[in-house]
Amino acid sequence: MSKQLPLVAMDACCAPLAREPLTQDQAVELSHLFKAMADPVRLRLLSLIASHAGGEACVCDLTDAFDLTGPTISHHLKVLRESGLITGDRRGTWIYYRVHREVLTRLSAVLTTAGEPVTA
Amino acid sequence: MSKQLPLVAMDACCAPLAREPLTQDQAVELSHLFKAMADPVRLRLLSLIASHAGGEACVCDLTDAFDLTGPTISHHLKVLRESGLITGDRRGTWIYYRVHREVLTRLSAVLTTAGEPVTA
DNA sequence: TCCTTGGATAGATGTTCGTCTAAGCAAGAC
DNA sequence: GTCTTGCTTAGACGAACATCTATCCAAGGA
Repeated sequence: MSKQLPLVAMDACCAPLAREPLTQDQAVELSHLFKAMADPVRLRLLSLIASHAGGEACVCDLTDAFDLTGPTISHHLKVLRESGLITGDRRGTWIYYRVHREVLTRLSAVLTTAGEPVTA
Repeated sequence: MSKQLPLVAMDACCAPLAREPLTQDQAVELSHLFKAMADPVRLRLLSLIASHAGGEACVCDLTDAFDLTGPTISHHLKVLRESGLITGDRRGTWIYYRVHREVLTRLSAVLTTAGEPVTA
C-alpha cells in the first residue's frame, strides 16, 4: 500500500517552461503529473488532502465530499499515488494519505514566468 | 483566428490548492487547464512558444520540432488556444502564437505550497 | 472462530482523446 | 484570374479514460 513510484519530475526540476524549450523526456514526465491533475475529482482530492488538518486525510474523510462510489474514489487515489503526488499508509483500520509537497512545489516552479525575459 | 475564450481560472486565481479545499467549480476550471497541458506535445509547444525569441513563435517554427503531421500540430494548438493558454494572430502569411503568461502565473500560484502550514 | 467495516482490485461499458488523411480557406506571387 | 504555400477544419479510427457493479483482502471486535 505504501509502495510508491520513485519521485518523478526530477529532470524537469527547476528550469521554468518559459525559459528554455522542454526536452521530449521532460515533457513526457511533466505530462504524467498534469494528466493526474486533469480531473476535477482528483484536483479536489489533492486539495482536500493537502489542506486537511495535520496535512493528511483518511479515505473516509474524502469519500463523503463526492457523489461517487468507493471504488471510483479508490481509482482516482491510485492515479494520484502512481503519479507520485500523494502517498498513503495504513495505520490500524484506516489509510491516511498525504501530498508530496516537493512535487507540487516543483510543478509550481516549472510554471512560473517570474523573471523571464519576454525577448531572448 | 484571434477569437479566444474569455480568460479562465479567474475564480481559482489566488488561493493555493493546499490552503483550502477547492470548490467544485474551481476544480472544473483548473482541470481544463491541466488537461490542456497533460500532453507532451502540447507542453513542448507551450514551452517552445514561451521561450521563443520575442515571446512569440509562428507555426512554421513549431512544426519542425515534432514528428507529426501539420493537422495534428494544428489540433494541439487549438486545444491550447481554447483553454486560454495561448493566443494566435495572423500577420501576413504567418500566424504567430504567444502564451498568456498571467494564466501560467496563476497556475503556478495555485500549486505553491510556500508558507502553507502543515497543520491547520 | 466468524462477522463487520474500510478500502482495493477485476472486469465491463460508454466516452473522450490523439492521430491520421482528405478537403478547405486565406494570403501572396505570377 | 490561377497557382503555391501556410494553416485549419472535417471526419474516421484505435487507444486511453472515468465510472460502474461485483468481488476480494486486511484489520478489529464479538
